[in-house]
Amino acid sequence: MANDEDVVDADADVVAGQPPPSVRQPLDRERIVSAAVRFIDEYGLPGLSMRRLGAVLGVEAMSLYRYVPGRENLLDAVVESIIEEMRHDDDVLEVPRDGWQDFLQRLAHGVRRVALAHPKAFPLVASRPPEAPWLRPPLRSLKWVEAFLDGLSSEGFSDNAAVSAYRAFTSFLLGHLLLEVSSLGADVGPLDVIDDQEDANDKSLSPYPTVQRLSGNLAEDHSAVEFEESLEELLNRVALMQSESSA
Amino acid sequence: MANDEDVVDADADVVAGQPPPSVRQPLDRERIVSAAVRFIDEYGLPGLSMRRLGAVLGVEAMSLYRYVPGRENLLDAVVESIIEEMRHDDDVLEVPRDGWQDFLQRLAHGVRRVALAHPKAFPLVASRPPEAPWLRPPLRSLKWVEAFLDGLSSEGFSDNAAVSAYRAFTSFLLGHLLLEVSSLGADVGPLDVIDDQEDANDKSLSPYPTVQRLSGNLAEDHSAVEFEESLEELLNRVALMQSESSA
DNA sequence: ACCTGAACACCGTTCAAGT
DNA sequence: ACCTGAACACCGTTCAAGT
Repeated sequence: MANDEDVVDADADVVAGQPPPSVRQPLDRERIVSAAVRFIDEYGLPGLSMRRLGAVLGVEAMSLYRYVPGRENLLDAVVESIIEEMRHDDDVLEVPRDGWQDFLQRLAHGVRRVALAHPKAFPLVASRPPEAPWLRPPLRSLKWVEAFLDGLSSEGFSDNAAVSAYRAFTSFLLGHLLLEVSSLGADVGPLDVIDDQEDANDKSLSPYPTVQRLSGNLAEDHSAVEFEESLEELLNRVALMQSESSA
Repeated sequence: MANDEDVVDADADVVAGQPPPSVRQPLDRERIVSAAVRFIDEYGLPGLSMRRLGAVLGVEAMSLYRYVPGRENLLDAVVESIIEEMRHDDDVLEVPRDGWQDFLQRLAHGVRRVALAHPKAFPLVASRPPEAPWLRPPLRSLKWVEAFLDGLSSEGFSDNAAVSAYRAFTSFLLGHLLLEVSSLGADVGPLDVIDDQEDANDKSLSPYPTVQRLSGNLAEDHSAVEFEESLEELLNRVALMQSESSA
């Protein structure tokens, strides 16, 4: 029997949902990248393949290679595109206005909003191989690194103080946001089974009495307040860096 | 210091090319997992396939499925195995001896040693989907979470203080170690091309004058001292948590 | 100018069959 | 009891060919 067609149909339905647009604009890099971001947001990173991404755009996979050198490059573009979203966030300043503390507060919250808007894509921001030592995740965009360093410089930070602040700021954001986002069910694909965790947990926890006793506390979500408090702490440390270097 | 070497010396010389060992022991889960760890250490995560891992062990890929349910499960086992290495680190205590500060200091340094021993595998520890909200990376092992919480409890921490300390400790470690390890060239596979970064950087940096001016400072590696200082800061914060909760 | 068919060299995974 | 051959449904990527 000729039953080879069910595969194609099923895929197209699940993944695309939309039929190819009736009028096909020529396809360009930006459209591909933003389709990739939406795909990851919806189906998770493991589900993203060149072939499926092509299908979403109403095109064969091979067409993408005219605009994107390959999958790795596409993922780098996804990372940069996500961070660049902050450009349209009016609460984030490109240059300090009410002091560096306000400037860094806004930047930190902007990155956090981006992370929470793309929980399935954010681990990518964190773990892609770095192109240069000055592009520390999650601030993986020269534009924002420049804004950070220039901003602090203009506020009177010495070179060393600005760089130290940059290091402390990025590792603070990375740790907090990666954990916050991963608790939202980060990396998993769409096809994951719901296992019988009820039984499994109760059983496997008995050798770990303290974890068991504290499991209620551990399950509570305090990420928002913890973020604010840790950010406050960080700004205090940064203030010390500044005064040390000017002393 | 105690990282590789002690695992298996019997056979399985590094990668393929070797004929199957003349006497073939039956293959077991632990041998597979530790071969996977060594493979990632050497060739990077992207290079690891079931087929290649089989080849390393002198066996076809299909044989692995008798001992490991699949690739995902294998990666989880890799993560746990890496963290479990701390059990053989004599500088890490399972229970506080000279106070909780010493206890946490030793634990933090233990995790850092593990991360630096496996720079290519550590991003996996950071970004695998969490199995439970209480298993926060990078402490992805119930044994160590139990040790942490029980240790602080026994030192007089309230439940809430112990859990808060756990949260702060993990996000501190995650941020610092992921960045430290990624600056060692984390995620990349073995086949990567050496691009012409000399030209590329000098050219593309001109729109970013502050980055360019500070590129010298940015390239300096202060990760060790920064780790120590931030850890000290963290312990101060934890001390506050403790005293607040007992007040 | 833009897209595709067909092909290549890989994947993970299953299962009946070999020893 | 342990391993494998063959097969299936996928991958990323190239390139000559179609429109």
